[in-house]
Amino acid sequence: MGHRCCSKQKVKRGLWSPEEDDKLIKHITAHGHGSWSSVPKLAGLQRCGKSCRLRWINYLRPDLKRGSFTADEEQIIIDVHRILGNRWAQIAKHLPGRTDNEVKNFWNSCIKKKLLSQGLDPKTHNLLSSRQRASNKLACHSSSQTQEQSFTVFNMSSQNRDAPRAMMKAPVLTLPEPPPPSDQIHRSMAMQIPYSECQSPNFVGTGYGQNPNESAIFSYGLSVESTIISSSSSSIPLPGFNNLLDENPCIWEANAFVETFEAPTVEGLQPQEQPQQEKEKICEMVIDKIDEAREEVLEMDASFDSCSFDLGLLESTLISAAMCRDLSSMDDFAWNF
DNA sequence: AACCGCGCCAACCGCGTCACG
DNA sequence: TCGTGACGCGGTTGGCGCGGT
Repeated sequence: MGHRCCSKQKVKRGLWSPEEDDKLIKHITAHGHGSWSSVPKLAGLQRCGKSCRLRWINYLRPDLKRGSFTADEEQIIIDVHRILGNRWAQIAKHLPGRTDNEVKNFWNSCIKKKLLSQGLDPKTHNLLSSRQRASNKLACHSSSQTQEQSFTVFNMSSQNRDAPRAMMKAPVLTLPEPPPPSDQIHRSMAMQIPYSECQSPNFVGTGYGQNPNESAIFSYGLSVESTIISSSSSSIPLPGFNNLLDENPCIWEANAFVETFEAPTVEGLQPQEQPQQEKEKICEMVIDKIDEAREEVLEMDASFDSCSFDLGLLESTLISAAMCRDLSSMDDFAWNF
């Protein structure tokens, strides 16, 4: 059975030959694809339009980046997936030159296993229960040597990587409401979004402005305070923190205070014309601030002996905060205030 | 050398959405 | 408003290559 779109035609299926690729490239280069359903006929191919489209998008497009994914790309996929779930096309938009199919395949063949091997649920990015982890342990045993710590919620010393029984207190992301652009009245009310809610598939972003057309221009700055509170009531990061994890249920608490900084404006554009620039600006600024925070935390981290604050968690939380302004790609998020 | 199992990835399938008549 | 075709997306399949036995 062929595609509905080309069920009347006799179409070839399966892998594309170099000759077919050549025909398709020549046709699209010369004429553009126009209507995909007419491409096979015009290009002299015995394929359906859908197949041509797929071949072009996933393989022949000149702007495709070939080769394996970089560590940065991998991290982006994980971060965005944590927010969006299996919305591969949306995720791929954050990776220039990568296709949704490529991202999907990479996730299924690589990242998924990596997360499982680290005791994380690839669907929710939450820690798996001990039973789930036990069952995964067998499945992931062979790949355990490729474990990396960079994606775990905690970065622990090796002997305590299994510390999830430590109790976690959800970090709170505090987002002060940005100043409205119209009246410039500053309201100091802050939003608090428990991280666990951000992770939830049902998470409804709570933030400033619920109208997608609203022209608010703002971004977030960042300062980080992290506190480690053990059950032995010490509030000072102890050198033997990982031992505490072994011997005492430990509460981990981090507050990422996100403060406003001066709202950037894009010269010469009316608010309605700005959303794309706005989004890019926000992302750039968030990334800058994350870098700054990273440096600060790394300095703090150096004095923590074997314990470290997970920046991936922080980054993803903040990126999600920034992305929540991306109302086109985050169409499942409603802004209720 | 032959066979087998497994992982990767290109391609397919089916469904939802949108535009248009 | 409804029907139809085109497109886009996510899930799934199947072929190929590779390593192990």
